Amino acid sequence: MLDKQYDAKKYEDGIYKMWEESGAFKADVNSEKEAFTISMPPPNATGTLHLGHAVMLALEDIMIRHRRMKGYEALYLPGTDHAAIATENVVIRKIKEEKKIKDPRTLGREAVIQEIKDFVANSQNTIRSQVRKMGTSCDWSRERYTMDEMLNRCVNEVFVKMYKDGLIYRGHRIVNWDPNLKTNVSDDEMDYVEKKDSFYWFKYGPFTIGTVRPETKFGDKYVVVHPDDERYQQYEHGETFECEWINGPITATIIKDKAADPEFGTGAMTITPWHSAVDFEIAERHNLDKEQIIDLEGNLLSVADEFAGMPITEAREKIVEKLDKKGLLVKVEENYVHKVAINSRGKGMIEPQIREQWFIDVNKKVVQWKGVTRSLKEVMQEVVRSEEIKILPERFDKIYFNWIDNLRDWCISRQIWWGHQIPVWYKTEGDSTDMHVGVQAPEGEGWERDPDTLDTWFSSGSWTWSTLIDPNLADDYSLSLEDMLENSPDFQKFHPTQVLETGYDILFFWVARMILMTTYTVGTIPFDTVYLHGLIRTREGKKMSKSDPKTCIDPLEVIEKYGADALRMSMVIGSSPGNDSRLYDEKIKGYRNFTNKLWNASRFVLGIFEENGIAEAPKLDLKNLSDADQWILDKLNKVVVETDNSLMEYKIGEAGQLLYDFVWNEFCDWYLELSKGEKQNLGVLYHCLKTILILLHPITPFVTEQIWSQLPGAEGMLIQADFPTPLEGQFDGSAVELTIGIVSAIRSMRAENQIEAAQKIPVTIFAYDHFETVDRNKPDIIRLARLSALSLYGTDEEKKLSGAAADVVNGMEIYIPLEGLVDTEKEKERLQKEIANLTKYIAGLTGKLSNKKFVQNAPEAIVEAEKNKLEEAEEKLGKMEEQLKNL
RNA sequence: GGGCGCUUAGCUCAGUUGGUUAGAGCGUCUGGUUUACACCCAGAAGGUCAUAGGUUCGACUCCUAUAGCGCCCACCA
Repeated sequence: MLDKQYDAKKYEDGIYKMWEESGAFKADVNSEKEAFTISMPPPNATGTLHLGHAVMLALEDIMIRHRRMKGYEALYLPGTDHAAIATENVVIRKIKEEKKIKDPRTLGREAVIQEIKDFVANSQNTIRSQVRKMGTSCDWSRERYTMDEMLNRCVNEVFVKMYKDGLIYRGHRIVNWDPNLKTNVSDDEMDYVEKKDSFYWFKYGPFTIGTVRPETKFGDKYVVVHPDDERYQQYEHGETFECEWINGPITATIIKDKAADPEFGTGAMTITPWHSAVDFEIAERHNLDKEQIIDLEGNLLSVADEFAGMPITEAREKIVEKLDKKGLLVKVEENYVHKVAINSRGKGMIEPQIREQWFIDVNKKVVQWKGVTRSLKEVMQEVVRSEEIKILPERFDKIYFNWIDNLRDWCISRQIWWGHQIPVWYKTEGDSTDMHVGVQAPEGEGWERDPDTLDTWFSSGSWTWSTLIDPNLADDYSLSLEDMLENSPDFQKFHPTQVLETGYDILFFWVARMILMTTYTVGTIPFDTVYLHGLIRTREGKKMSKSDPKTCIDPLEVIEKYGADALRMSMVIGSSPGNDSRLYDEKIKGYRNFTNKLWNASRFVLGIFEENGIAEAPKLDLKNLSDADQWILDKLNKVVVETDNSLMEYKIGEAGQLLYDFVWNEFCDWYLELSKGEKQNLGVLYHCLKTILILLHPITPFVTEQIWSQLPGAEGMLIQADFPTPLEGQFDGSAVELTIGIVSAIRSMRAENQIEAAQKIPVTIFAYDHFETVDRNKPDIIRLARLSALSLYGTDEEKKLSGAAADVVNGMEIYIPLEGLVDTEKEKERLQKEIANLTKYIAGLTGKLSNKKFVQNAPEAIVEAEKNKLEEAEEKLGKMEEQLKNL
């Protein structure tokens, strides 16, 4: 027999093992069934599972299990990401700490990469076991890693293809350089933090210019003003003047450009094109010189003369001091608040630098899409605009388009070691340098590979399809990319994928890049639907940060305490796509209570089967059904349909809520209670429990599977059961609706009246003795159930027997006081309110029916139904007015 | 500066073609050891659906404005 309380810990690991070993997660590429594929967004192979992963895994697993049970060939492909900068950063820091090596890069590329590989292998194992803990039913036999040989091959193939199409180019551009990590980062990887600094005003010839960064000003020889700025009307564009500057006299040139903001300070500024993106653009526009002031380590170069070699942080004060001595310092504003750019990985300050980098041209029109030659940007827009790809929630369409509109060329090279090395080789002989761009290294001596690696999103952008190519083809270079796709059954069967489920925070990083890479390379969309989940926040609505264990909930601890099912439910119910949700202990506990409720209801039902010696599934006889049976089957049919619809539309939370309510408030609270003391219909009980287990299985896979294993006659594992369809036939639940109405009414009566009242009602009421203990201060009216139920229920004699309640008329909801049990004044008040409401309702209905648009457009049956409703309501109103008079 | 949201019970949140009396969980209060479950059962209180206009027979829902909160992007010499 089952324990009195469900102890998730006791069962979950064993169940997972059983599923995995049975092969239930494995998708069959030769299956005739329609494919349904989800590529798991690969967690970074750097650490441990956090709540973001947990919500992702819960949602995806629900979708997959549902489709698998519905008879799709469901593939849920797991994997991990090498997370270039993030991982290298972590390992470099680790080496520093553990081996006390100041600059681990002195160990050399090979050694550092080996360290990273070891670290990654270790993290991957952690991640794998944690993904299992969530109950994730992914196909481990197809697990991939962004650094797999095949994925590396794909990366190279895409790079070469793009290069040949002229989409990849190399150029000198200003990049976001991180002197700490010694790499550049993409625009999207930057964060801005507020900082207080001093703001200095210096004399610059006849101008006064402001800056927070005097240390960059050595090479400034252009002063920019707005062309319409009246203060500087007397100067011509291109005019030069001599002036004294940090290290002596210079010749400065006046530039008129709209980039200068006349509202800001004096309206005049000097520019440092090498170290500022805006200044760089101004310089490009006017063909100005660009000079490097700061090296890649963050130290001043020889242009700084006496300050050369000094770290910028140190130099600032000394430069100001010098300028002050020269009488060029006008004033200093303390505590000037501005924002500075930092690298979101590693939090190092960003120092813009001009560097030679590889870029993807997003505007060049060379991509064939639907018979039109378009740019990458245009294809990205087109697939979403045409709804080939649907984004949930829809409003993210706008955000997506807005981002694309502002998209600039994508800088894909990174100066780090960990990642896919750029497939470009150089050979220098004398003055000339040969360049080879290819999937493989060129033949011959003297070639050196580009040391840079690719942005991590370049490889994960190909995730949906590169993971489906047969890995055995990786070193067969006689095959082109097209050949490989064609010769990979998995790709043929499972691509495009159906859903890409991920957090909205990586819509641009990743989702957009996948669309770009896949449409370009494969010629299809990567997925039909993008489901974006929100952030999980604390109870107070704050972001959970890893560094603060007080605010941060660890999914593994939750699983340990309440079970994976409870965690899954708590992350899915009460949240909708795109919206952040809050998670806290009581919430999870509430859903743990639900798993226990289900457990105990099952225990009760299984106990009944045991008493009746049931070893096989009892037959469901739809001919002899009690009122309660009819009612629950009617409800169950509706729940089956609605759950399925909600899940098909990816309204996961809605499905969860529906099932929660049905199981607890209908199946347990009414059906099981009513069945006590009655002769139970074993067939119906069995059918209900079985259906409930199947319906709930996608959401709470463990507890349902465990109960399933105890269900007599249940074949195989629940994970492989068929999703239910509604039973044929109509079930009339009105009798129980009435019962519920009456019971509720009686329950809310004064205790001493309850038994008397109950006895007057000819309905099966399950336990009279409950009524003795109800609160004594309750309103003393009997609220009878809906008339629609009454009219259908019971014999005439029974209706008569209901004594004071006999005033029940067809088709109306009615409230009747039981003689002597009721407070006349209160009843009057209530009736008046009812009449007011009803009047309003009638007005509404009348309006609706007089609305031409409604009458013309709505299906006839609905219009007819509305007319009937109106008639009923008018009749009822009459009765109530009559009743009020009689009081 | 450009864009996107949110505001519903004490708290956390659901709520789509506009339609009867706006729902749930938690919390609070009342009563209950009822053999499936105290991780439970029965009940109660609690709402001008942010505010003001508009459209409509009818608005939580559609439109406009305002306020507060938040997010994304750009910029900050």
